[in-house]
Amino acid sequence: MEKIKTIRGVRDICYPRSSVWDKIEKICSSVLEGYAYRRIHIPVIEFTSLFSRSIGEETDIVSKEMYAFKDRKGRDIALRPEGTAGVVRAVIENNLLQGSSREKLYYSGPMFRYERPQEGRYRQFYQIGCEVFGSRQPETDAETAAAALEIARKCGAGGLDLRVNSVGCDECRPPYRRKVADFLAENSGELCEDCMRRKDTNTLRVLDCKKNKCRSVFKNIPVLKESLCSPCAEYYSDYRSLLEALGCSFTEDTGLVRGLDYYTGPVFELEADKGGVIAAGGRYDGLVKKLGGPDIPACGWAFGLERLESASDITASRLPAVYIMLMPGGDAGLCRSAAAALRKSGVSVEENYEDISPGKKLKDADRKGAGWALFVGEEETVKGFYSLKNLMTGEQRKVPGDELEKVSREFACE
RNA sequence: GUGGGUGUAGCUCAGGGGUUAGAGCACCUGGUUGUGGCCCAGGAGGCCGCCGGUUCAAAUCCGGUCACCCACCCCA
Repeated sequence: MEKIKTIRGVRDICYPRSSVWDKIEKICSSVLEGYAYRRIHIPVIEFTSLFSRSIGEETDIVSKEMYAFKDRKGRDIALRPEGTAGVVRAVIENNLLQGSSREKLYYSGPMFRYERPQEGRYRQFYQIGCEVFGSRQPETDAETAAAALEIARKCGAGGLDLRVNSVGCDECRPPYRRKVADFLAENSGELCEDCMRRKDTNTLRVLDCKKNKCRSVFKNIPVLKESLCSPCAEYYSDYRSLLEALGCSFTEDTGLVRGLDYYTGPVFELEADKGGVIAAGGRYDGLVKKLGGPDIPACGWAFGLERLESASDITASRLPAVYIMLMPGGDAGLCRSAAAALRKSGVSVEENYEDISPGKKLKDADRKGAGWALFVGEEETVKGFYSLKNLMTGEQRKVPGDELEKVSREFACE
């Protein structure tokens, strides 16, 4: 029979990676719950229109990267390409903003984009994100960025670079976009191929071009920061001061433009020395209203789990930490009670009652990376002790049955 | 969507028209049925990614296709 394989750009997450992911997710939720974000679980499938309306019809994500299809009744359905749209929909649909002026939510799970896979990029990928609704204060923007930074640090990410910018609001961005378009039209002869295309499809993206040729042309391009309306400029300036006050060092990047249409005001990208851009987000004040809700401001961000993993230095848990093996003439009941006692102390335990040689069991323990082996054979059963062997050093000692829980803290289980 | 690279054992890779396709590591068995790693002896494991073409003969040459990797585009 022919083997069935995974489809392109998706993969199984097996141990030890699965264990690392669990730890990262735990770090994320504990940091976010420290900021009083509450978890929300939203569907993986939604009406396609949710995404086209929020992310933008003309964006790459919607126009060519969505897994979109018709269901059995002919409705247009899509696998979510990102999390924010669904959370906003859920907030509106569940009236989460009634009575309370603010709501802080976080989510995690798989997202889907039909892209060509490469390093740190998959067709099914995982994001962990958060959203704050009902606050239009720079403190909130700064706080969310600070939380992202805290998560990255707690995951051991190195070489962090928080880059910030403001993309302006509906008042100041359209005029600015026209200024840039005019500038590009005047200098079109000197642009690279990509920028020629971008100037029509995604005008502000040209600011992000890395080619030297374009960079030198862009030395005189209008800068968004100088075109911001005064409320936006003031907001952005407060935001930066607050980041400083929170001890978040950052760099300003006037070329930083998000690819999703809904952003307004401050945006950021968090880059690490490994994993590239591991998180990004910003303010999106018009989106709730645009999706049929009240006119409520909001901001948020998302981490790419695969990228956060690359940046992190987290290692997998030892599973098992202790490997209990029944030996000839031993009492299985003693194995079971030892296992129960250790598990009660939070230790990961595997028991092996197979009728095979101790050497094989030990080899299995070794291969699984267990830190300790615990033997129960005839002598242990008769005299009432456990033989405990440190598999890293090879040392072995006798532990009285009632002292097992006492030594359990030695079994590093993290 | 564009460009480049690579597909041979579980893994990393050699071989480049001509008999039974190799190595290292990993795996299995035994030496050692109360002790893993080291050592020794033996063993198993491949339609040489897939389809087609050229040829007396293809893992090897040609075409196509699929997959993976890298970069671009774009994005987390």
